[in-house]
Amino acid sequence: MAYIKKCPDCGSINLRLDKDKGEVICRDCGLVIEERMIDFSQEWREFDSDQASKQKRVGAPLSYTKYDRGLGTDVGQKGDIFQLKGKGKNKFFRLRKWQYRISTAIERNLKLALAELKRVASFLKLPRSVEEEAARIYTLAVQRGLVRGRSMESVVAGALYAACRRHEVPRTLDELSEASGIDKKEIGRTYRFVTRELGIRILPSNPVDYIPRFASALKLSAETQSKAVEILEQAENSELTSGRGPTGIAAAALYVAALINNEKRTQREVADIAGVTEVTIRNRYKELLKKLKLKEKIKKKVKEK
DNA sequence: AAGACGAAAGTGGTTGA
DNA sequence: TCAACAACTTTCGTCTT
Repeated sequence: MAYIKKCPDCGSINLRLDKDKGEVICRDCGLVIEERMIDFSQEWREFDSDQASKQKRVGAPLSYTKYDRGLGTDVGQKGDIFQLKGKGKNKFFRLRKWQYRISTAIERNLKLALAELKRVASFLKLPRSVEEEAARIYTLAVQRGLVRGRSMESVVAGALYAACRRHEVPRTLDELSEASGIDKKEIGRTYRFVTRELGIRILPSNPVDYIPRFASALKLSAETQSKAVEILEQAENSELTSGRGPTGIAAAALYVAALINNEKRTQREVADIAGVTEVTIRNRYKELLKKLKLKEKIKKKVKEK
């Protein structure tokens, strides 16, 4: 798998992927580097729904939200021992002992962590798919020993944050922080760490993704909402969005859209919902007016009133 | 009186030497 | 590892409705 190139124990790059068992094994020292992997990649493309349904793989649903997906590894059954003598036998027992210790430790950790993950996810009303993704990320993190030195909860929060971003249902760090009771900075730190270590690529979040949630929190009409999206698209074309915090831009677009549609909200109201300050909204708002020449439109609306 | 506006100083994170 | 830097926040005074 893409995540592992070298054996962490002996440094060998001579690794073997055992697809049947879902394990990566070092050919030189025999260490099981990664186990219980499942290959999620598709080697085909779907051109229409008909093909898609034919090409779907079927099987019992595998869930990362269960700490043990019914797949486990044991070192050796009785039969193997007869082939070993002396030193080899000792080594064998040692390996089995460690394998047992490691796997039970991991499983105990996962059991706890996934319960916490479920709790936070349901608090935030996150879709099932995001929860799955987060659980998957967390499981990988545990297997790579990334949790060591960090609190379990913060890694859970970080995994959830990453999963949200990947599924384009962004939650702000503040929301995650509130739901999990972990400091915002801490979540950000573990999030960055985990994604870097696991090589997870995350696209910068798109302001548009925030619009529906903010709009409904502000009780704005559907027209205003789509107006805001329209404004955002124009803003993107004018390169107003790069480098800026996505929530600030989303908030400003919403604010302007509300003005145009005579559903005015105060800057403070919008700011509170979006989790930014009025000042930031003002700055973005100013830029929007200047670049997109929306001034006339607003004035016209005001006159009509 | 409340909201909008803008200036100035402060904060936490990223980047490049 | 440190300093420069951009984005954002906080705070506060002034203007507008």
